[in-house]
Amino acid sequence: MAQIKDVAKQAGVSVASVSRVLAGHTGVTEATRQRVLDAVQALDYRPDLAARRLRSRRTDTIGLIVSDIRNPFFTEISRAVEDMAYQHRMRVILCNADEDPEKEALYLDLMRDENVSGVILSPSLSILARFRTGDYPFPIVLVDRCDRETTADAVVLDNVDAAYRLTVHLIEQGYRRIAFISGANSATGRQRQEGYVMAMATHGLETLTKAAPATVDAARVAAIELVQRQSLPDALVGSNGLILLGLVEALRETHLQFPEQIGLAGFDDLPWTRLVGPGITVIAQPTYDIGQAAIELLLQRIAHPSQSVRRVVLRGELRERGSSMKRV
Amino acid sequence: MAQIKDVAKQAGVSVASVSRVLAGHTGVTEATRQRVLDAVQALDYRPDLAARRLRSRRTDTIGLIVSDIRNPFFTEISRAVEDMAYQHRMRVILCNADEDPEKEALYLDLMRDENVSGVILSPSLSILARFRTGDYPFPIVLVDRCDRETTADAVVLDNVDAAYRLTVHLIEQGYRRIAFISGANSATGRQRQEGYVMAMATHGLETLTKAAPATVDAARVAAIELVQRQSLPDALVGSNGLILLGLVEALRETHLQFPEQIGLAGFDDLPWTRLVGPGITVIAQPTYDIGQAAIELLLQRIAHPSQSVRRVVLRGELRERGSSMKRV
DNA sequence: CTGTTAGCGCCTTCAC
DNA sequence: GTGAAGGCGCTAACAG
Repeated sequence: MAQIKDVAKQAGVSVASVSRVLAGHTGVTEATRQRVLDAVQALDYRPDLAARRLRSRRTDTIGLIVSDIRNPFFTEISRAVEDMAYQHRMRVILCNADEDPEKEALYLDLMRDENVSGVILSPSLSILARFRTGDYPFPIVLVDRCDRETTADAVVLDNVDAAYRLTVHLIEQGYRRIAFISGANSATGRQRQEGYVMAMATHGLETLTKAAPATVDAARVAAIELVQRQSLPDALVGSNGLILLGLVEALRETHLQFPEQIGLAGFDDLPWTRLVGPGITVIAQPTYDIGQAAIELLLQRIAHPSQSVRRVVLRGELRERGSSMKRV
Repeated sequence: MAQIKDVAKQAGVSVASVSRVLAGHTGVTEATRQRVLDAVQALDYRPDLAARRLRSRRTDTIGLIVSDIRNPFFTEISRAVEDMAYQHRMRVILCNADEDPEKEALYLDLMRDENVSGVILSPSLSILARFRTGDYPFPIVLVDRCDRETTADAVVLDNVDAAYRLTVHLIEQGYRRIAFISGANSATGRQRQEGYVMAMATHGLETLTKAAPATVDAARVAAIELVQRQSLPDALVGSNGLILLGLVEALRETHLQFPEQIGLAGFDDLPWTRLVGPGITVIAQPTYDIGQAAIELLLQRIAHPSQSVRRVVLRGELRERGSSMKRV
């Protein structure tokens, strides 16, 4: 493997000149510049990143800590982040917290060891509760999950509003006993529940909420319990795509048809929501945009560490389908 | 930030001893060991990874280059790899080739710059065609996609066999004009098509194949074209989860009921395949196991660079559902 | 068993 | 505009 001094020798200049040329510094004769470039080409020289990082004290690496990589929402975020990061000559270290706050904390610690340039994080409730930007030696941008009080760069959906609109839609379709199943341990689930409660209250309806771990299975179990109650809800709402999937499984298992016997709606416009039964009404999130906004925010923050905190709030889009058809 | 010499001073030993203790080397008095550990704790010392990597010439980093992170198959692989990697104190750099051979080549180049310990790769056809293990300065384990002739560590499904069994199942159910839609540009798609052709030939049936880019949309378009032919096929088979999704969309769009008007089957047991219509018959792949096997193979290869090439071939499992119900 | 010391490959001041 | 030289923080070879 050629090193910088090989290049210098080949070009007949000093290592300093080679370094200058490669760093794009001005104040180098066009002649030397060309000779260096030729030598680099001839030797197929690649700067050693470990050495460069040690010397420069920066890694140009971004840590991406997602709550659950299996959740297509986060998959799409990852895709956007990866995409943009490499366009900006940055690496992405992938961390999947798997909805485990301990793992999440571990990864945050690891990011410190890695001396990453910045981190994109979807925090669990416990981390978020005591989150202070200054506690970390690197900039952080939160995605998907963030409290109103949290002072940090963040990209989130207007969850309360979206859930409110979704619930109002169901009410307008004639549903009354609407149950809301949300992911425990996430600020997002909590906020969406808030929007639901608000809509129900506005219309003088009683609320029926249930929190479950944000997994398909837990949601399925929770839903089965709900629909086997004395007074069957007339609609079910899931606070994210995984939970919605659990609800569908539960309805299938209990042989309840939607929308005939029970209404259904949820979050995340996953491809299959259009294909199951008469289609499922959902709030669509601009997932790729969320990821893109997150990394752009992060890159800006890295460039300007002391600029004021920014929050990007995006709006969800209601997609009405058969599962919330008018109740007669 | 404390450095190793601070720890040495605090513990009253030399930096060498600190290094030795931290590296877990034997031949250190329990007393010194304890003093070093105490000092590390007291100063909250974290070794500088950049320096360590420069000096030791190893990064303990794995590059994961997947064809398409949105494909749940690869998402699950990523999850397994990430999981196991961190258990072995290794980092994972995520690269999404997005089914673009150029991007894939770029990433392979980048992995060289990063001096990664190893790479897990699902190669495109073009990379695979001229793939030689020795061309890369790091060990590589192939996942999902691999030719019979390729000499490289690999973890793959027995694609020919799985497609054969799936096709035979359809034939036994009474289907005759079975069409196979496969992902172009992937060895896996090609092999699965091979298994299909074999099954059809064995039963004296004519084949009907179509290759499309491995995206939902391309598959949808291809399928629509197929079902609008003079002689409508009586069953459709998709060579992976994304393509299968495209087929379902096509059938919905053209108002064809399955299995009443047309049979349907495919690969990848994604959650929604049980929920659409009467359920879709699929070959289930042990995705997490594939990822796990890949990284285990890689770690072994890193530990023993000259051990003989290994290939892990896993078997797909046929899950019969309503979409391939007996034709009357 | 422990300490001293020479680099790992690069960037960057500082002289010229 | 260019070169010489020191040092980023750590590991490992060598000497004791």
